[in-house]
Amino acid sequence: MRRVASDHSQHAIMHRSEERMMFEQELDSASQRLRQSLHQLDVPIPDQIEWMPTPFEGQWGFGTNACFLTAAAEARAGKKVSVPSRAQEIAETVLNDLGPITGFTRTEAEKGYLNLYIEPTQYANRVIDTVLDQGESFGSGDPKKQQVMVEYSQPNTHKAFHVGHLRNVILGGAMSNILEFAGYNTVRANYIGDIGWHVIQWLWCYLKFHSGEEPKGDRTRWMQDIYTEAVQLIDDHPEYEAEAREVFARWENDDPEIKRIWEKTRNWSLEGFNEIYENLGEQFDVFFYESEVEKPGKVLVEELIEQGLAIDERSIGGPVVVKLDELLGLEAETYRVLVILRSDGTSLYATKDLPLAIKKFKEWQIDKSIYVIDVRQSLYLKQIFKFLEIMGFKQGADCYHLSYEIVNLPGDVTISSREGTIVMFDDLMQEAFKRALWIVEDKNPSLSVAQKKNVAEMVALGALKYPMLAVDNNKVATFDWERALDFEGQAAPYIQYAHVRANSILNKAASIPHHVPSEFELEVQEISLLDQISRLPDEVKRSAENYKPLTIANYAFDLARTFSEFYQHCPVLKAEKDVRAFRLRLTAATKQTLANSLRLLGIESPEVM
RNA sequence: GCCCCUGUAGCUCAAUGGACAGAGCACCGGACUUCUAAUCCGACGGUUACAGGUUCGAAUCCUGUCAGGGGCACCA
Repeated sequence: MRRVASDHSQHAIMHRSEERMMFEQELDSASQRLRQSLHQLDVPIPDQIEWMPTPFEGQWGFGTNACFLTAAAEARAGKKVSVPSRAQEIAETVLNDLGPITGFTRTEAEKGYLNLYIEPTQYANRVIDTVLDQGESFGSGDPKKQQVMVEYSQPNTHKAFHVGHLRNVILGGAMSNILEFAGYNTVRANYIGDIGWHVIQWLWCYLKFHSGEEPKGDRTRWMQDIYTEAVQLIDDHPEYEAEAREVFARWENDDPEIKRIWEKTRNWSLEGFNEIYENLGEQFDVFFYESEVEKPGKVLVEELIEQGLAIDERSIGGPVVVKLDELLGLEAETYRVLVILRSDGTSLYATKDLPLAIKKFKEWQIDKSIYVIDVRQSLYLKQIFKFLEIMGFKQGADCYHLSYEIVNLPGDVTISSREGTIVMFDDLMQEAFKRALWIVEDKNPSLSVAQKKNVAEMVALGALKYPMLAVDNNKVATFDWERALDFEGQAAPYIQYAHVRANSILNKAASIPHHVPSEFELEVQEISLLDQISRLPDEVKRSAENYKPLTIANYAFDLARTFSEFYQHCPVLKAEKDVRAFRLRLTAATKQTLANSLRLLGIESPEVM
């Protein structure tokens, strides 16, 4: 899994010159001159010279640690020096030697770092022009000629759609948006669990106790209620399990009655899911179904047995297994054993995941296959990917498990549709909407009813999505009503509010000036804002390379905060003519950058709220 | 027994191996006749679980310990 990630970043480094980083050219030529200067000093030259934004508030610049690397190399070569002071010495010498550097108005040797500062007035217009010219595409990467498939959501029919599922959809959706924006051709895939033991239990219960009934009200909830009932009954009455197993056998034998009811009830779930996706603003390019890969899977299992890769233990009452560690000649337990078919010949996840993985690559010509699946399936996916390779399907190495931790309820209660400890998506959405509507009525009563509802929907949805993206994937999230409905502080509404304020200023101005000579001194808040805006392209790149939407979630909030500070300290409309014009343009650029960032997270940017 | 993840401010969480570890919440004190106060400003708050190691430099990498969570043959 790691290898996939690092291959990916190597690729990106190779094509770095194609990227549209804001100060790429200036930094590249600065690096070259730095190399020459170090060469003249006859000191070791680092392989790579990296530039990072300087950490000082209100100053816009980049620093490099190159002199540390050089001094450390000298020390390793036997020279008796204190590395930090030697680094500072080298930095100072180099600085003298270099003189002025194109594109930077101030250079500095500080604590061993070599810092190059950007004169804000010189580049302010460049940043703003870039944003305003590129508009919605500001921050995007150049096309990579690589096709990536992201499989996410994967709901089970005949079951609930709850907040645990939400984390998956939100994460997968945002990851897809970011990859696409970063320049990859992105295929959004859903994989519906429309068959399996859970479906059979449901069908058994339906046939026995609810025959002929139709869903009432919220379909997904109705489906879940029957599922919970089925599990309960089978747990309490062991004899029912045999009955349900019979239903399974009938399904396996293509019993027309069972198939008919299965199809009908399955569709109820699918319709319910589609409503949810519509609400969430999610769209998929392709739907795979477990039911469609089940038979190919069984055929594949037979082939694997013939090839001697899988061991058929059915004759002694066992399942069909793959002994991965044995196949790989590994002593230590690593991949363990993968069961690919039940002893009664019915299918398992693995039966279906193997053919599906191959189908994805063959039918969609993808280069990477990403699986957004919770962390508990890490070993399982590791097994699948490795076994694909063993089977001779090399692209197993191009599969990547984007794992995330589960969502718990307060008190460490695990969400379980089996046990009915769930918060339904629909309840959550309605509650959030109600709350958002109440607040918008309080804050902005002059809006029309339609506007208020529209705003409330955007705000509620953003508020639900953002917390799922603003924590690291591998941290357990606790779902808490109070926090989910808190629209203040570090939350989507804060970011949306910044967008609204920017919009409000722009609306009050007659127009956005095309170009202004920014030859006055800029405020600290203006410099920070320009700096922040200019970082988006790099953040997008990093987010895509590391498969981390969190990067963008953090960025969006930081940008909003920087803008709020600017808003507070720098009047726009009442400022003197040139300053006013400049700030209007800066505000327009911020609005665009905020909107682009939020869009990547799957969050809408209201014009008013 | 083996493997994976987590441990950072009272709470929830950030932080490309870099400069002084930052936000939000909570608490305390300020700012609305001024571009929307869903905001801003200030104060408070830290032995980054612990012990070693690598490195010029470690919250970050390595080893070990402790604590919590998850996974490991027919669940998904």
